[in-house]
Amino acid sequence: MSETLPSPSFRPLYEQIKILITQSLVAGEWKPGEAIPSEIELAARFRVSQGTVRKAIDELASEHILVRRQGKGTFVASHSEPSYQYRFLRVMPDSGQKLTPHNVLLEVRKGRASGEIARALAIKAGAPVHAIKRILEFQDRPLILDEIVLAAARFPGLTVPRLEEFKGSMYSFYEAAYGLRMIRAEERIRAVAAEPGVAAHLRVAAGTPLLCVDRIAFTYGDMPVEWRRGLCLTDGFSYYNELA
Amino acid sequence: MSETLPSPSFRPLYEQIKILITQSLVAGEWKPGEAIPSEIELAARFRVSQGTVRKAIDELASEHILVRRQGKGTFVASHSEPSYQYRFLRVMPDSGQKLTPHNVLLEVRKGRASGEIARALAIKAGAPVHAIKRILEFQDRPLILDEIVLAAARFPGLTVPRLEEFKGSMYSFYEAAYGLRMIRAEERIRAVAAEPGVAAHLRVAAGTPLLCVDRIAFTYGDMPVEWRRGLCLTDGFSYYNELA
DNA sequence: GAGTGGTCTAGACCACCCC
DNA sequence: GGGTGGTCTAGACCACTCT
Repeated sequence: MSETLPSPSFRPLYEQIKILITQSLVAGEWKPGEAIPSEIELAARFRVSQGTVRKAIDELASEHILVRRQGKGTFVASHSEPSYQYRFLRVMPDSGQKLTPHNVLLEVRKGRASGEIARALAIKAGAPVHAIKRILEFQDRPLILDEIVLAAARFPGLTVPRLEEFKGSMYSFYEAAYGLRMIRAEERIRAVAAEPGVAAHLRVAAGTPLLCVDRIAFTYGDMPVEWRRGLCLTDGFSYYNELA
Repeated sequence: MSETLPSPSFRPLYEQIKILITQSLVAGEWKPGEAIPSEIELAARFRVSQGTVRKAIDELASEHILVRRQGKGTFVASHSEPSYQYRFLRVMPDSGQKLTPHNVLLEVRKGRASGEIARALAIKAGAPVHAIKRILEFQDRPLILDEIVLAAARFPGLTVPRLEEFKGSMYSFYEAAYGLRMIRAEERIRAVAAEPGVAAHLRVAAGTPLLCVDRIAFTYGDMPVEWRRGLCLTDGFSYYNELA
């Protein structure tokens, strides 16, 4: 009897508006940091009431895709803005004080995607990738050794100098240099013992327990863009998380 | 000139409604799992429009304090409901399959709050506490060794048999036995090496890297209720987190 | 069918920002 | 003062659940 799924077959208007706005974002009609048209303008454009546009924008704002600023307008969220700069960095000092990490680039090399990474990035195994190694320092102390893998097809012409001349977080670099906005990420955390090479970079004894944080970061439409593995010392620092 | 702060001095109606609803929840007017009055009833009671009540409930629902069910009503969220049972447990198999943890109680003993724990629980250092030790097992494998500390004043008459006879998560126990609903929690994660006693409980070699997850869990009004330290094996399991 | 939450509209007015 | 987002209202209609 159930020839078709009991599918929704009903789409609220505001969800359709969300999709239309997202499409304009993907198409680059409004760039990170810029204002989008006012609610009234969008309502006229989409032939709906302001309240419906409002609900669509509300949700996009709660997903950190847009940012509302009363009296000024609604803006495209950007990793270049100070408050969003290290939005995905959950490692922080136990003291609670603010941190300003310092980026030390170790290497950028071309390689081919392993099975695991290909799956994570939704590309073919063996596809060309960029593999980046870097260290994040806090107060001149190395704290995190990161390995970052990107599909070469999405990042043409990525070279050490281009990365090195760039000040700011990786994600503001992706945004500025390739127009790729990271929307959300998934992390899986395990505890591991530092291998000798890693230990040397972090200036600790081999075998020191480290957090191993695997991350996949996504752009619009849940498209994976970046695979990352961070090996992280937790001496005076910890991974902070809010459960709600 | 600025004798007073440029304080808000403006409270949206829906925030005041939120506070009123929360007060009714604290007072126990509606119990976990029960339905609260319909939006129309609440609107009449508070002398506001349904839309205003709606916005208040929307926010409480997004904070997982209430749960809306179309066609049925709005309910007080409860840790006893299956979907909320292990709401705060972020450790899961790498395979992604669902898990049914098994609780093994090791001990419940009376003690006094250390400085750190007193700070976390907002009680006086040296105040009486209950200290619980337990192991969480998955598929007959010990995975997490938990130490849980509760202010004795909030949990009168807590004994091993009472805990042992209870089926379900800790938080559904707090809810059922003491009317304490946990709303949110903060965690700090570090990597540590298993000490011999811990290693024995988890059936691994001493020195094995473990996640050390410190948690403070809060009830209404950001009142801390529980301090917890989990030592967690990450062999085939990991701590999963979504960054948005 | 009656009752609930969910969507959509239209309009009024408020708070905030900038000129 | 004029524009923007933020609040509040009142009412219509839709989708879902239960009886």
